[in-house]
Amino acid sequence: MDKAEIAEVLEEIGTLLELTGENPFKVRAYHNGARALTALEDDLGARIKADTLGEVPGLGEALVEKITTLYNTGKLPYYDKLKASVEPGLVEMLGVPGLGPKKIMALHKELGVDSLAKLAEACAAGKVAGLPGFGEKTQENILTGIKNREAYGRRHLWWDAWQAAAPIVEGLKKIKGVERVSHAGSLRRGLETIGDLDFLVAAEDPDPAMKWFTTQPGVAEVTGRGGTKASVRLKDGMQADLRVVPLKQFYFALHHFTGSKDHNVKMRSRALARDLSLSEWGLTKKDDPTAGGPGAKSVITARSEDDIFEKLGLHPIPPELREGLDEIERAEKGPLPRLIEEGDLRGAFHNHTNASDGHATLEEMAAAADELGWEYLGIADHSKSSFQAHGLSEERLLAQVEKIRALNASKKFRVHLFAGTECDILKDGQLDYEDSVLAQLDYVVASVHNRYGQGEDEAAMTKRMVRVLEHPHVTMLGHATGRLLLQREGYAVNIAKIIAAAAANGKMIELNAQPQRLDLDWRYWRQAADKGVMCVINPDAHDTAGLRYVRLGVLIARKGGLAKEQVFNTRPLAAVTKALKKIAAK
DNA sequence: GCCGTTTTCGGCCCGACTGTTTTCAGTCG
Repeated sequence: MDKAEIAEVLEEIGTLLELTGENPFKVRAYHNGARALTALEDDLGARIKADTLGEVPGLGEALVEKITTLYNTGKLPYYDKLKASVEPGLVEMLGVPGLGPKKIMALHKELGVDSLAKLAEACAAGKVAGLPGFGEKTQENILTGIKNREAYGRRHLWWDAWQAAAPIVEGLKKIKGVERVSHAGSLRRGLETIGDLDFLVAAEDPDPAMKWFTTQPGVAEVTGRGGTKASVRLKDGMQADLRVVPLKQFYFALHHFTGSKDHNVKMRSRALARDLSLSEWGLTKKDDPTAGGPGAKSVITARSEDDIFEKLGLHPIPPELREGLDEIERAEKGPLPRLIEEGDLRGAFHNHTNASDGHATLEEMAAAADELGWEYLGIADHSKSSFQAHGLSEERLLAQVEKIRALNASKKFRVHLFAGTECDILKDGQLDYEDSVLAQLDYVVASVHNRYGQGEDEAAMTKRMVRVLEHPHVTMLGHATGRLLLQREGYAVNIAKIIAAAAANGKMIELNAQPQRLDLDWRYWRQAADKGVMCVINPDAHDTAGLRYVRLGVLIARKGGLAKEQVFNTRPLAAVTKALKKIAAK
């Protein structure tokens, strides 16, 4: 079993233990262990061989033993036994809001409920309300919870969440008396998918912001409203929460509501070790009775989140890195690298026109790039095998190249156009055009669009992609796993081997910024950058508006810990031109 | 189950909210 599969098992053990009513700290130890394993960059096999797995924080004697067993045999009797002892339907019930392990076990014991269907039945029959600790209201909430789970329980793409959130941030800013506004939560951390939207406002009088938030046009239903906190369901099904705090509390609250939960847990442990207590109200002395309330006597005035980090002996940690991985340990040792910023980008390479499956002409795309202030724009339409996307024949491709050269010569646009292709990677790792054709292009994005029945075979797919990375004309690898978020898993492929092959052959890997792709995943970019692989943020634009996806690409690159220098398309035109020529000449 | 510049045992982040209670357990983020 590999690292990811083992982490999944640990994760599941944690969930199962939760349902059996185990000590919550033991439960957390398994979830922590799963995360520690996922974040581990070294080769797991080597660690096990060298007997150094126990040095990883979060992995103790018991977990090391279980991980080792899973690695060597692919099985774990403890896990099998545990799994057999818990009804599978109970795990599903954890997804119903308001239901946790205690309530689920009570329902199971008293009413024999072991699936969502039986739970709904029991509620409809009024049996749930009679249980101790339950009541009419709980029963009703469970029923709506089950119903809403289907319709609104889904996660949302970051881009869609941002489209919904941006007008709310703007609206809140205009309210009289509002001193600060920010989005928070996973949206601010740049997670690829978002559960619900979190907003934070600083104002002395919470009422105007609360009123606007609960009555704005996008609201379908107000699901909760207290003095300083309101929850609404938006018309598109997204859940949104607003919290209003006094200004002096704002940055503590912003840090708190940005999370992640795991990051917060670590930060608070760190505060405790310094005889301090951290909460959304402030940073107080550990035994201060004012802690945890509006009168909290904070030991510092926070004028930014950085002040909080500083007081706890840390260099600033950008929101994108706050996943509770190793960011706190790193920020203790020294300043984190300055992450890439939106303004650093000077162009992009993977873009389509209406010659293949795009919706805009070459000129329209060039004009849009001009408007964005880009120095260069790469055109990479589909190759001939992608006939469903009107892939270009050799003749059409070469005609497009000529047109691009002519447009550049005409100086009609400020932006320099590069002529490329998004070339299909064929079954055996061959490319879709002859070398003589590829040689006439400025660059080649190589992408898999057809699995040829290799969906299950990781080794074959990896070999196919490694082979293409050895091809002299290939510049960069397109969407490395082919995943479509919330829709389909990527193909099974050994990313470590892909990264190694890219490094060995001086090839780049694309960070495809299309909201549904965000591929290669942010979790691999530090590993890639450490091996010297250059990242290219590409919007995979199919129309002029699509060019703006690079904004999300930058956010994901930040989340992956990338600095400006590690992203190819932050370089100026002259440097890019030179580098492309060098790769082509190899 | 993990972990240790007070500890190898006894802690383990913190507060809000809800619905059930009459002082609090469970859930959530």
